[in-house]
Amino acid sequence: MVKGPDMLISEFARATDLPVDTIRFYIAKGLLKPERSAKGGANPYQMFRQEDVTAARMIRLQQTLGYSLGEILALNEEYRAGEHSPERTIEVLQMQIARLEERRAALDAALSFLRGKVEWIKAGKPDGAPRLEDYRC
Amino acid sequence: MVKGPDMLISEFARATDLPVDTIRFYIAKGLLKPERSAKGGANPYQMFRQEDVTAARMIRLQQTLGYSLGEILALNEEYRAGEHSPERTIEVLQMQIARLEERRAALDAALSFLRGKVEWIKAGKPDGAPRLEDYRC
DNA sequence: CTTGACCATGGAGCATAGTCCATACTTATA
DNA sequence: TATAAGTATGGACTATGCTCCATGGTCAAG
Repeated sequence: MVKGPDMLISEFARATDLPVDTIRFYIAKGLLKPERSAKGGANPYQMFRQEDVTAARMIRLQQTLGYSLGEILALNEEYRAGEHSPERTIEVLQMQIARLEERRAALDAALSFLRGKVEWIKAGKPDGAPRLEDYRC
Repeated sequence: MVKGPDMLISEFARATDLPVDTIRFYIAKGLLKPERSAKGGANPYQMFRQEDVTAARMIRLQQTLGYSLGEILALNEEYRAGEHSPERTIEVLQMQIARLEERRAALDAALSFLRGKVEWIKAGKPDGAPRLEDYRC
């Protein structure tokens, strides 16, 4: 494990393209756990590593996929809990994969519906418009 | 256009599997525009048609795909505005399709990443763990 | 004509996900 | 050593998307 140079919160904000306030919000929620630097006196500065950047990217990704921060936190903690058991890790990953596949199926259905509608209009709106009910999503 | 029998809000709630309060909230937002029945006196009852059921399903679908109610409203109004211009209608549909395809690409990237990680673990975690940064999402 | 189920309206309250201060301390630079 | 820039903390505030409730009117059955 190569340790990249730690960074302060403003640099981390640039690295992740997230507002500082949002980062602090995620820390308060337990989604990010930066180390504390020796600097900063009574309120030590938080130091972020490269893996925190990855974690932040993962959070944003999971968010776009419809997970709430609470769910993301739960998933991440479950992941950490079984970090030293490959079987458990794979199990958690498989669950996430299954959920994403469901979402993908719904998305595909929606795309089929919209494409069907475009075709139907291009065909001059013949009888039998594509019906959303016919697409499993 | 076959007109199905209209229904009152509680029946509409059953048909869409949405709480009555949520339906009223959507109406207040302008996402649903039921007709008014002759019944109800000073506060006439709202009558829902089959197309409202479809609209409600569409709203929920768009929501799972990451649209806010405001965006959904804008899209729907744009759609209605160009309802009598097939070209405009197709344009709006293509925009929605493009956006969904982007989302699909991100989802696929995430799936690849997770699958790659499972494989990597099954292979006994050799050097070079899959890195999220390598997946464009 | 009463009673229970249903409807409308308006407003309060809540969870999520931030966003924005005010205050105060620390550090680097001049 | 003054000063600007960066940091921490706590709390207020906002937007979105509901959810709940009080009040009061309406309707259909008995």
